[in-house]
Amino acid sequence: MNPRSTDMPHTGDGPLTPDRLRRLPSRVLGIAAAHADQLVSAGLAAADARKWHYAVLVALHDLGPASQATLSRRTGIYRSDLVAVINELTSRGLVERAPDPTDRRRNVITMSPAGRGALDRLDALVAALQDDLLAPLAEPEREQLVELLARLVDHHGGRVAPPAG
Amino acid sequence: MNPRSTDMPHTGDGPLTPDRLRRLPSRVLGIAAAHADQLVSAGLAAADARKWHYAVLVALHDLGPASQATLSRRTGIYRSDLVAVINELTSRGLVERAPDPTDRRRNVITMSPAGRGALDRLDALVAALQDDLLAPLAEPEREQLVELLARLVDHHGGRVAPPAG
DNA sequence: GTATATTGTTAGTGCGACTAACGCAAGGGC
DNA sequence: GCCCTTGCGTTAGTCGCACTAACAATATAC
Repeated sequence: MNPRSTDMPHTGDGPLTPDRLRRLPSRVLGIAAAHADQLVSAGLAAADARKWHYAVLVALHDLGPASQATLSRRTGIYRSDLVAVINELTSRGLVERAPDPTDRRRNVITMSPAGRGALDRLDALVAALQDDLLAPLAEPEREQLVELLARLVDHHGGRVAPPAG
Repeated sequence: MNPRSTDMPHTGDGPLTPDRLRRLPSRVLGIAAAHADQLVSAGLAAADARKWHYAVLVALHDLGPASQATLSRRTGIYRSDLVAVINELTSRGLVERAPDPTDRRRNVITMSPAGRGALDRLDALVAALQDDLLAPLAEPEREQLVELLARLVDHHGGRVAPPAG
């Protein structure tokens, strides 16, 4: 217990943070996730995209044309927030929104050819970003990391914030 | 590529989410962190505390009386946000804020006896919460997980969002 | 045919990270 | 002594994201 405030010149809290916090699982997890999020968000922003754009395009690719409610469930994006995301995607010409003739409550969202192109590009980008993120880990370690994390989220299954990037 | 919108009755996106997203490192990381954050935030809230309260108390324990700026650097909490945190801690009687006679720009934050008691209780609580969080992992796996995460954050060193819980 | 549930949408809440700007005080050069 | 720079605490405000509430239109169940 240092009795005096330690004011050394300093940036970056690496060695300053005590182990009690530094190795606290929930904290490391949070910090790592923040780094990851920042990294991919910045990368996607440079391509005029956001993580949900990617998530929705992936969902559309797997599902084919789908209603917003379906996309919401699939991606975890709240249907209220999805409205804006679809707006952004349509304004970029990556997706089309049309009323569903068979159920007039619904909109059918369809990926355009441009959307498919964008998805391919984003796929590559995202892969590259994952690589940046995992740079300090060797291949088997990377696999182990995502496997451990996957077990964590499987265990605490219920509905939570699903960052899409 | 299912051409039709799949509307099965469903809650929880486990099996619905395609592997492309499910095993995307940045995404699993984000989701796991969200779960962790929710878990410890809820746990701490039940004890009338927030994660930063804990972070600040730990810092004060390690450092002894310290200025807000020092605490900010140590915990990663922005000094603008720290104001409110210290307010909350003082209103709970866990901490005292007094002007520093040796440097009249500063406040000296001192942990009260009640604060020490609270820290002890929170230490136990947080440990229990970590245990809940890591429930599905065996001991060596837990260590491996935090080690891998620690290497990630060490590598991407720069200043980022440091969730304290 | 009336109740109930679902869909898309708008608006709004709450919170966490982060910036801008302020008044004040300290320290260094000269 | 006086500038200039730097650090401090504080206030206010921005931005993005998770999440709720309510609504009108429509579909489904009874």
